[in-house]
Amino acid sequence: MKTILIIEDDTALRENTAELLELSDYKVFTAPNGRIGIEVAKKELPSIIICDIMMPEIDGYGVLEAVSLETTTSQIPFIFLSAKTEHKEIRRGMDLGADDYLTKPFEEEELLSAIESRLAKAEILAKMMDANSKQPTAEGEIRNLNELKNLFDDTGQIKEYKKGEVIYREEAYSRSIYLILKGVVKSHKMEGSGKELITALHIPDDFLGFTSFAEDIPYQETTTAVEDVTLAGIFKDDLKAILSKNQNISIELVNILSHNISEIKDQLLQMAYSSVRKKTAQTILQFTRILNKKPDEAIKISRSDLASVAGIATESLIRTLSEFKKKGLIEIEGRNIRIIKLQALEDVN
Amino acid sequence: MKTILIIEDDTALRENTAELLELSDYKVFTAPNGRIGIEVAKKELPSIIICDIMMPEIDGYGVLEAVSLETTTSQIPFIFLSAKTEHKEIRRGMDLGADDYLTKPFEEEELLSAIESRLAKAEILAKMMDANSKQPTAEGEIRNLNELKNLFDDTGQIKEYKKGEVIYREEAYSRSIYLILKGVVKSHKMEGSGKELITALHIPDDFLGFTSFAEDIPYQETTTAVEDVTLAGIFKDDLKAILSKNQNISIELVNILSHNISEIKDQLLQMAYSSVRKKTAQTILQFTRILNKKPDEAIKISRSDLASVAGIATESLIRTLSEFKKKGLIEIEGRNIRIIKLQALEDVN
DNA sequence: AACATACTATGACAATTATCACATTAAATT
DNA sequence: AATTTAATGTGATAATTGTCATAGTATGTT
Repeated sequence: MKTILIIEDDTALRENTAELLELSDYKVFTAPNGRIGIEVAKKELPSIIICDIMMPEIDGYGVLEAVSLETTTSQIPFIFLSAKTEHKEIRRGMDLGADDYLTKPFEEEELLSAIESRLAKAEILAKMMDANSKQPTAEGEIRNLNELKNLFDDTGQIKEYKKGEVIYREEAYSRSIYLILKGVVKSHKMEGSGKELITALHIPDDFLGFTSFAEDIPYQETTTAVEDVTLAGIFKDDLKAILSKNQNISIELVNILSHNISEIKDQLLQMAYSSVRKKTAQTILQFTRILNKKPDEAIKISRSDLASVAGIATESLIRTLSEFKKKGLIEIEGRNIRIIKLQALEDVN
Repeated sequence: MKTILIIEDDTALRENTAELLELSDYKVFTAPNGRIGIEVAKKELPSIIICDIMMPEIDGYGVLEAVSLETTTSQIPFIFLSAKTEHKEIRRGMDLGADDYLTKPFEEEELLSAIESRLAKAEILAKMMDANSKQPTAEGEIRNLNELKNLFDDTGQIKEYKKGEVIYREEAYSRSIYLILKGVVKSHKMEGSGKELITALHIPDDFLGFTSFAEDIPYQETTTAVEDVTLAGIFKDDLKAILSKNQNISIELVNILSHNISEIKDQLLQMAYSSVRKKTAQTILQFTRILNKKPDEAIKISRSDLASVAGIATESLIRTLSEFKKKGLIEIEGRNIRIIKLQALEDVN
């Protein structure tokens, strides 16, 4: 039987979670603080550890570090629990070797699926004896994308934009690359007749401005804050200097960019031959995927922005939304849209 | 007065070109072979050198090298003349420091515009005293994209595909990155109802397969030979090893990819809100730009491929072509299309 | 050279979608 | 809370574009 260790100082949350997991046929150990947690981990060698970050004495990071240093416990999957949604915190945890991250409050399903997927992965890993992934990071060097992002956080110039403000404009000379710390941003292009097409949506932890990474080339599109936004900006030249010192990041960047390309191509394909109904359905799904963690959360975005991603007239979009609502595929609450029948929406043709 | 040195072993071509340039008010020196060419260059210090590659005794590369080594002549713009269209040859010349490349037979206009643009550039360069650009390349190391491409040529696995053959298919596991040596290739995606959209056209000297550079990710689109094609393939892992040894290439790759992204986004914008007439016009122009060196050459591509780039029905495209033909914007010769009124085509709305 | 095959061209029609105009509702501002 | 402002929703209509059918034309193959 799989065993789980929960380290959490909030007694109610700890007991509730334990009970929940026992009902799912796991054997559960609990610990009210980091020190005890480390002891239990070493003694019981659980299949997985779930650990709060904010705790007195030894915090979650401390626990993870302690556990990672012991060869007996270093291979145990580690899931962080935190009230914070700050990406920097998440990245720090990931860098230390955490395998997943749950934000409080979490759903039962979320927790279970996180546990299952981590256990499955751990089994594969155990077979492959891949031991070199949990080493703590050396100082002063940038080894991976997470560290690059932290560099943006630490040394980048912080800029704030109000909802609706333009971050950069097409044709403007581009000097910086940004990392989004907070808020959602849209990249859009204007057509001759004044119609706008949204070519990309960016969320926290995304980079911004790579579409004109080459020197001396102006931005190819306008970027606007969809909600209040905080960015960290780094000059291109500085970034290039960093890239030339570390090849791994370059390769990861190439990956990000090539991934972007295939996403845009998907949008292209859809735009070419789909009906308004399909475009509408796909766009709702796309927004849900990008903007929300959970598919049953409501999307908060204007109809005209939606239409502008789908590449159709706003009225056509609204009409189709009404139709979907009548058929029970979606629910409209004020200006927000909530998906009811996910599968049906995916099947719209 | 600007002086020009022509080094060419074909007497007729040499005399004709000399006459032509004299009529354009240049003072012209000629040399029938490389050895004499080098002598004249050192003695007369022409404003620009035009030099054939294939010559007895000392060939064009030898002349370029000799001229580059002398400080007095190293700053003179150098244009290669060659019957070959082989990209590898062109890259070799460029690497040695040639400034331009003309393929025989060339048009008067081509020659003159090449000379003018190089002279203009040389003047700017002279002012900036940028002297470190013509150094010959060290052995064994890959310094730039051209050298990377040569590596594909030299060590890559050569593959040949007949017109219409599929090079790789969507969903297929991707192991290689290709460089196109010969022929034209289209990348396309299939929609549910069987309609295809061409998302990219690739010509010789383009890379292929970067859309799935990340490991373990299958190709996101199908790629087919539009005409008979020769490719050089390198395994991704090998390429990664190369990249990790040389950062400059990675940065250049990032540039290529980010450039691709903005091109695709342009296509996206056009697809979203343009009329069939505008899509048709823009697609013809796009094909001309990509496939032809000269804008007045005829495009040789099927109507259905054209329609598939524009994202419209083949019949709609054909109808619009007929309309353009009636208005005298284009000419249709058999299955080929030739642009007559470039500006008018660009202005179609 | 004859034939088959695939591509191109055009007509008639149906379906889809944008546009304009205006009513309604929600959000923002005073 | 009242008022302004902006966004959403709906109807009527016209324009655009895709589909199907069919004839004509080029290309390659035997």
